[in-house]
Amino acid sequence: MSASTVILVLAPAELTRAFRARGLKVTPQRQLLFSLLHCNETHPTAEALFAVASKLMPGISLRTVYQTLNDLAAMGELQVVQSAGGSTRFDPNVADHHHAQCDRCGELHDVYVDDLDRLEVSNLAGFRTDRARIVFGGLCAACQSPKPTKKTTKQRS
Amino acid sequence: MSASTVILVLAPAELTRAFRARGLKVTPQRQLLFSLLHCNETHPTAEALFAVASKLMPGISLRTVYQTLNDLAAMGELQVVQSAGGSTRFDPNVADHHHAQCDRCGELHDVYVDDLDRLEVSNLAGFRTDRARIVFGGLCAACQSPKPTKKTTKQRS
DNA sequence: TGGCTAATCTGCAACCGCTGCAGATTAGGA
DNA sequence: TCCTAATCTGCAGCGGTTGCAGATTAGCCA
Ligand SMILES: [Mn+2]
Ligand SMILES: [Mn+2]
Ligand SMILES: [Zn+2]
Ligand SMILES: [Zn+2]
Repeated sequence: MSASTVILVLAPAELTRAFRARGLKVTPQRQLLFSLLHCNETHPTAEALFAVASKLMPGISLRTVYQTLNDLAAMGELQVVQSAGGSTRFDPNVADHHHAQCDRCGELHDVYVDDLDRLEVSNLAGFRTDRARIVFGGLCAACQSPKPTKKTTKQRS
Repeated sequence: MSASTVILVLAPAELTRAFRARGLKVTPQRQLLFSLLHCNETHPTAEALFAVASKLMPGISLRTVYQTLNDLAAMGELQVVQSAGGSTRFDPNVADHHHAQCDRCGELHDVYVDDLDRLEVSNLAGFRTDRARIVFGGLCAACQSPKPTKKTTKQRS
């Protein structure tokens, strides 16, 4: 894969900067992944990103996708979300937010909760919490209609 | 393993009933697992249960442990909890509750939240939620002291 | 109280998501 | 342009979990 393969891709500046700041190199593979993650709200798995990346850059390795995702997560530029029963999902939205997962299609939607600290939590007995993650379950808008039109991800249960 | 191996074990009546009600058999292996799960608040993994079960009933198979746990989960007598980065954990507490996971020792603690429905959630746009699961992160009471005395489970990160 | 048979158990191989490794390649500073 | 540490790829390996098949058995029935 020559560099010319990806000259059309704009590597989001922030991730590029973050890598360079740590002495990490910015390769065409990484630039491609940066661009695929930019504004990506699908909470993709490594495999899903690999599938898209492979079309744009044939020969890119799944190993490299995992490597880059792990690097990004380690430097806090990516959130890691374990979805029930499936593989790890990656979330370029690093804002403090939560998720709603559809029981039928499995998709994750971003959800924002303001008053988390007002929750009345009991039985914490000495446990000191510094954060919380909520996953709501239910049906997404699309899957509430009797004939769902698309199943973009694996359904649960 | 003869039946006499486990005559000392009281199989919790409810699980026994649940199995029989569905035409499933109640074997010594299952009775042992029922008893190991009874009042068990450790959120054990299948391997952990297998380790204990093996001491009491040498020869019991890990496959059988998984089978029984999956059966119990399918009939709603067991909750399945994915803990970050590790193996699935099983929770005989089927009440509506949440968890706090220690960053250091990885232990899961039961937590109860009363006013979940008072949460102000935004961006749900058509998503119909019918439940929520919260995982709090932080340090358990034991791990807040400088020299933690025990590490019962794998620590995170 | 046997006998029957579907359900179960065990052991093993396979599978899945992910990571370690090593040799070939390359980004990026001098 | 050169050099070298960082990276990439391909593959083997690993931990957790499940599929499979032959041996075993719980529980129903005569
Ligand atoms: Mn998100
Ligand atoms: Mn619990
Ligand atoms: Zn849906
Ligand atoms: Zn702890």
